[in-house]
Amino acid sequence: MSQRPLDIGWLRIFEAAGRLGSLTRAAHELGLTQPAVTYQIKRVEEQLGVSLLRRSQGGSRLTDAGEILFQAVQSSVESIDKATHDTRRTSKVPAVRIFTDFGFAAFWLMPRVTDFRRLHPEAEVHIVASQGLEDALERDTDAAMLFGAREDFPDTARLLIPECVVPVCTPGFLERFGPFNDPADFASAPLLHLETTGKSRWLTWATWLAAFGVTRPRAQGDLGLNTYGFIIQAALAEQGLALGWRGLVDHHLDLGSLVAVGPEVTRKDRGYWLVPSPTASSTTSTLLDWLINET
Amino acid sequence: MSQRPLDIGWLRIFEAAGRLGSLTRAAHELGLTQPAVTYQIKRVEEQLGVSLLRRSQGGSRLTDAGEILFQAVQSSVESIDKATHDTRRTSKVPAVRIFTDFGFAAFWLMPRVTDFRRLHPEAEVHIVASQGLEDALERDTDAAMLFGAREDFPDTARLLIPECVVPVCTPGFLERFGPFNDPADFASAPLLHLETTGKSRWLTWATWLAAFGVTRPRAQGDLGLNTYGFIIQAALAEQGLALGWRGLVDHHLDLGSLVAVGPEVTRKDRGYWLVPSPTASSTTSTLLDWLINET
DNA sequence: GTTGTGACATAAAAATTCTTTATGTTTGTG
DNA sequence: CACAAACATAAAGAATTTTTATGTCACAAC
Repeated sequence: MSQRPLDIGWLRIFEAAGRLGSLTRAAHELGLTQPAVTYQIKRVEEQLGVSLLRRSQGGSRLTDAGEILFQAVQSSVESIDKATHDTRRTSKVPAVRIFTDFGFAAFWLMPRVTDFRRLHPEAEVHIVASQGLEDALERDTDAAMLFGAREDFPDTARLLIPECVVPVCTPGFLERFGPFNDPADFASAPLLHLETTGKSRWLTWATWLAAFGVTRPRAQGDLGLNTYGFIIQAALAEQGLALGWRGLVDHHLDLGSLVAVGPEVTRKDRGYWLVPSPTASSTTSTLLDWLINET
Repeated sequence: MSQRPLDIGWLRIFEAAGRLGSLTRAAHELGLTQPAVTYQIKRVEEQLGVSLLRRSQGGSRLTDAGEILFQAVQSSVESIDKATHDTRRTSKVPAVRIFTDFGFAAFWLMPRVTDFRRLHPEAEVHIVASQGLEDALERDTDAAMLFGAREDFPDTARLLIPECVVPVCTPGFLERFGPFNDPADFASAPLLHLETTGKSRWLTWATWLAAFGVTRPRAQGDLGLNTYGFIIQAALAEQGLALGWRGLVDHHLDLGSLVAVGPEVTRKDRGYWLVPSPTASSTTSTLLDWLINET
C-alpha cells in the first residue's frame, strides 16, 4: 500500500515555495522542474488576481497577500497529511461493527467473537449493543443481529437461532420451590419478567403459561428487570424462575449453574436474525460466515 | 477581478460529495458531470488505498476513513476560501510602506502624506518609523527615507532635502537669553542635544559651533534627548536652543512658535534620501513622484 | 410483472492541464 | 568579462480531467 502523500496540486507546490523562499528549491524538493513550479503559482495568481510572491534573483518572498494564503495553505497541507496517515492506519485493521441487544451481545455473541479472534487475531470486532433497536437497520454498522419474526427483516436476513424457550433456575431454587412437574406448579413460584418498552417481541411468561393452559397474572413475589443480563443474574441469585432462551443460557446449563425445569416452547418463525449490511468488507463476510457455521 | 473560488481540484469535489451525500448533486453544485466526480474521488481512493464513500442507489455516505479525511478537507476548503477573500480584499487597496526615522516621519512625511491622501483618498500609506536604521534597506518596504551621505545609498536613491541646519528657539527664550549676535553667544546658553547610538549622521552642536570657530564642551545646563520629537518639544518648552533642520521645522518657523536665531550651516552632500524598492507598485510610484515634486 | 426514474460506474473520445525541454533575461560574484 | 544562479517564457509532449455515451442496479409506481 502506498505511503505517498496525496496529490493536492498547487497547494503543496505553493507551500514549499513559501517555506523555502525559492521556486527552484521547491521544484527540487517536489521532484518537478523549476518552470513547472513557476507555471503553477502563476496560475493561482491569475485566478486570485493578486501577486503572491515577490520574485528576485536572490530567491522569492511572500507578499502580504501571499502570507495570508500561505498560512491557510500550510495548515491545510498539514491537516490533510495527518488525515491521510490516520485513514491509512485505521483502515489497516478493518473493524467489523455489529449491532445487537445487550442480552444477545453478552450471552451469545461475545463468547463467539472471542473464539473467532483466537483464529483471526488481527480482526477487530466492535459490538454496538443497545436497548432501543427501532432504528437498528438505519445504523451504519456492518451487520445487525436482532430478534423478531421473518417479516420484520429484509430477504437478505438469515436466521441465526430460532426462538426456543425453557424455564430455568438454580438447583438450590429447585429444591426450595420445586418440583415443577406440572405447568400449574409454576404459577405459585416467583417469576422473573423481562420489562420492555412497548409490546415485547420475545416470549413472555404469560405466553409460556398460556401455551399449557395456565392463566396467572403477575404475582406479588415476581420481579421485573429491564435487561436480560439482570434476569440471569437474578436467577443465579435464586430470586425466581427465568425464561431461558436456547443459545443464550447454554453455557449456564452446561455448567449446571442453571437447570431446565420445564417443557420447551418453540416459535420457529421467530428468533435472532443476522442482517448484513449491503457493503460488507471481506473481514465482515469471514466473521458472519464463521458465526453461522459455528451454530 | 474574478471573485470565483480557487480551483483546488478534488478537495472541493470531495467536500461537496461528503456534505451532500450524493455524487450527482455534488457534480451539479460544482458545474461538472457526475462521471467527473466519480472519477476524481476514485483517484483519491486509489492514492490513499482506502475507501472513502459507501455508495448505494440512494446516494453515498462517508466511511469511517472518509469521515476522517472529510473533516480535514472541509476545514481546509473553508480556510482557503477565507484566505482567498482576505487576500483579494487587502490587495484592492495596495498599501505603500515607507521606512524612516521618527523625526522625519513626524515633521516632514506625515503632513505630506496627509495632503497626498486628500488627493488620493483610496491610497493607504503605512509609515514604519524606527530608531535603529541599520537594516533599513533590508526591510520589506516599498521605500525608505533615510538621512546620510551620497555614498551611503544605491544609485537609485534620490535626494529629498539636503541638510541645512539653523539654531532655533521660542521668541520668549530669545528675550530671556538673547540676543545671539555672535556664535560665541550660544556658548553661554543651554543647548538641546540629540542623543544617537554610535557616531551621529546628523549635524551636532559641536560641529555647528566649530564651523564658527567656537569650542564649547557639553555644559551643565544642556539637555540630551533621544528623539527629534522630544528635542522640538523641549525647545517649545523653552528648555534650550535646538538645531533646526530645514524641512523639519518649517511649520514652526512659519507659525512663529520657533524663530531662527543664528546663521545656517549647509552640508550639500548630506541629507534625506529617498530609496525606492526595486518592485514598486503603481501607487508607490505615484506617491513618491508626488512627494519629490512637492518639495 | 412491467416500466420508468435516479444514482453510481465504466469506456472512449475530446478537452484541458501539467510537465519537460530549450532558451532567454536579470542580477550578483569572482 | 565570464560564469553561476534564480526566475520567466514558449513550444512540444505527456498526463489528467471532463464530457458523451452507455450500462447496471435498486426502488417506486402502475
